Amino acid sequence: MTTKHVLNLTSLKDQVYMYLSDQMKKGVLKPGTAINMDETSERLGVSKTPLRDALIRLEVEGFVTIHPRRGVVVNPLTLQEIRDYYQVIGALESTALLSGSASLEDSHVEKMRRLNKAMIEALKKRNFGVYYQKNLDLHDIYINSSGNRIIKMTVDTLKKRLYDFPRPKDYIREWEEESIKEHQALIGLIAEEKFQEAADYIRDVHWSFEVQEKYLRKYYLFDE
Amino acid sequence: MTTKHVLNLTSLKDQVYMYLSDQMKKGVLKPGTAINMDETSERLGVSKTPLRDALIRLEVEGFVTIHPRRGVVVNPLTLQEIRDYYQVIGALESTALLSGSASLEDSHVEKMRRLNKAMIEALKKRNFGVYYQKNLDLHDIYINSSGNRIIKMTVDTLKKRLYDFPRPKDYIREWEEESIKEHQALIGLIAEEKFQEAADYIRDVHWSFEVQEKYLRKYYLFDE
DNA sequence: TTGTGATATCTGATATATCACATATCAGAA
DNA sequence: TTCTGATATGTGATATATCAGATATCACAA
Repeated sequence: MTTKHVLNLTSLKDQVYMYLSDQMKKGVLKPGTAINMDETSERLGVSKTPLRDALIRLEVEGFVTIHPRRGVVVNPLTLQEIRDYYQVIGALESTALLSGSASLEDSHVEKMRRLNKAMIEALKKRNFGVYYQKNLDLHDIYINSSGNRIIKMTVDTLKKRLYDFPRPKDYIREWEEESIKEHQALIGLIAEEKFQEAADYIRDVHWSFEVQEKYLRKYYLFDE
Repeated sequence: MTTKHVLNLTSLKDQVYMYLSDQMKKGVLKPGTAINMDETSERLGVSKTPLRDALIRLEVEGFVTIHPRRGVVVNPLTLQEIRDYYQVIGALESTALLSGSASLEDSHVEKMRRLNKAMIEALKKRNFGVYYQKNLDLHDIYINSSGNRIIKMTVDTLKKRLYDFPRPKDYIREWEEESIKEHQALIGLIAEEKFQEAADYIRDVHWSFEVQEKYLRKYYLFDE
């Protein structure tokens, strides 16, 4: 969205949805936190209706649980869930790469290189918002090459759950540097049109829970 | 649910959700059909609130589109979507089989054989509800072996979208017989602990859009 | 002291009224 | 005749009031 509309046409439901997502991302709404509908609607200055609408969507997406007549809580993200999410994303991203390999051209490889480079720059400047976005953009290149809209939607939702979970102020530098190296290796394989190896690398290294586990435990604070 | 509760404690929202799902399954609510909230809430004898709650959930799951202030329509299921769904399910089911293979025992194989046999019986009796359910149960055995809850949830939702789409009165007998044969081949591979071959069979045959395309076109009436 | 029933309070669920945007129709001017 | 602005109608979005299940607390009987 590059233009800012004069009138705000975003529905209240969507605005509440975005507000709550943001609060979770910022760690204001932590796992286990109760969301009181009366208080929240009053604080936001809207009725309970768009709040409830937003919460129903957040529930379907896995972010909260609505306990009928008892309360709404923000879901924790367990290590098992992270493990599950990694496995699904790995399977779908590698499938996307393989099925979309015929569509991948030099320009895509070039673009991935530029995005990885932008990630390096962002890391130097400690601009983690940009780092995060370039990371998503890089992956989306080969995801989009498959033309499979369901893969895109599914991994987007899962990544949203992984990344919009309350995150610490700082990324883990070592992990991010490792990620960038992995991107480089992946891009190299794709450039050489070793698509099966690239797909395996996505699944067995980049999105391998076991390979990434030590960082994940640190990042999601499972080491206490 | 084997016991019928004396009091009906299912929320209206959930009852409306199930009602609408059923109407779609039965073909009463066809793709492209408009759902008028005033009329529907009146017909169901409930207010617009639980109806709207149910529709929001159905929208997130892909069944309907809520056009703000304009109307709610039942989404068509395009051939491209079916292709996308097949690819995702194939990828996830094969992943589930591979990652859960260590948990698969003779009792699981035996159970799959019994379920496939029950499918044969159901087909003879033209009892397609049972056929359908046994089919799901059979797949769920190796899906559950992975212990990956997100895989289960994802394929359940996608299958729901595929199977609860308005379906014709009759299945395609030839296709169902072919499916049963494919199950037999798959069970054979699993029994011999050829898990990689089994996973490939799931992805490249049983859930291959290209392999199943002629039946899919017939079933979903894309041949007009 | 413990257990049970009654009552109070909490909180989301639902009903109803009203709003606000989208679209169609009508009337008048050019 | 065509175009434009005003008005009417349609339909989901939102606000507000009330309901109804869940839980906590209190009082009384055993």
